[in-house]
Amino acid sequence: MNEVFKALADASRRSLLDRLHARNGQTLNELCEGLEMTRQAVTKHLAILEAANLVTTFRHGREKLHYLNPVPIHQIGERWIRKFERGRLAALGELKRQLEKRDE
Amino acid sequence: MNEVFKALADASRRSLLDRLHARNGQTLNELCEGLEMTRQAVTKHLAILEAANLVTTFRHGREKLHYLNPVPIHQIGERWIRKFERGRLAALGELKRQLEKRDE
DNA sequence: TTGACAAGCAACCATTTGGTTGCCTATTAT
DNA sequence: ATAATAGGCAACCAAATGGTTGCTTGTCAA
Repeated sequence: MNEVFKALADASRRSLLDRLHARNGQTLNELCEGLEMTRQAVTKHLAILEAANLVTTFRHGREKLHYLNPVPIHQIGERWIRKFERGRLAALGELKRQLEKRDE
Repeated sequence: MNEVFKALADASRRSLLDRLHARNGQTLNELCEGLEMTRQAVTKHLAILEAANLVTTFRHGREKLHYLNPVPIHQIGERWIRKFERGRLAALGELKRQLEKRDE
């Protein structure tokens, strides 16, 4: 779980996930297109995404195809975000109450 | 949004959010209890959480009370995770298909 | 078969990050 | 008044991060 959070912390990596979400199964060079970064930098980001299991790759000849794995993102939603949804309104209420107390 | 992701990337910070979720409105020293970290380290983490708007503080005399702000976490769920939920089953299907193709 | 293309490896670099220590300020309680 | 308590500030440090350049390997097409 920590690896996933760490992987998602970088905007370049999130945009790579966006690209795969828009079109799945891209090669490294395709994913590099239009980015202000060397291919090697992208390789490193993809390696981090792969280590976090957010991306899975398959070799096809000399090409490497990258596929989005939606499971970890889904888990963050289910296991982590949901927890904070419980008690969300209560927390908002406390916040509001404190703000009003301050302004008296 | 980027600040929020960055803030959530660290396990210590996530555990501080957990603590506030368990009991809202704690002081700095209360939040330090039981942690293997100096008070100053915790201060820095809380500053990052506050900058990301995940925590809001109120001074009460010489104490500083920390309150969870559930809004940014909720937004991550709504704006970011939900996007990947759309097309999630399709992505899982493609992944499975590729895995099977490989094993032929 | 040989050149072009896709990707990998490794060393290096600057900056950011997560932490420390030491000292200072502000508020409260005795 | 003064000691104790809650927190703030700043300098410093090692390690991690995000990026680069240069070179190598593997695969396909002419």
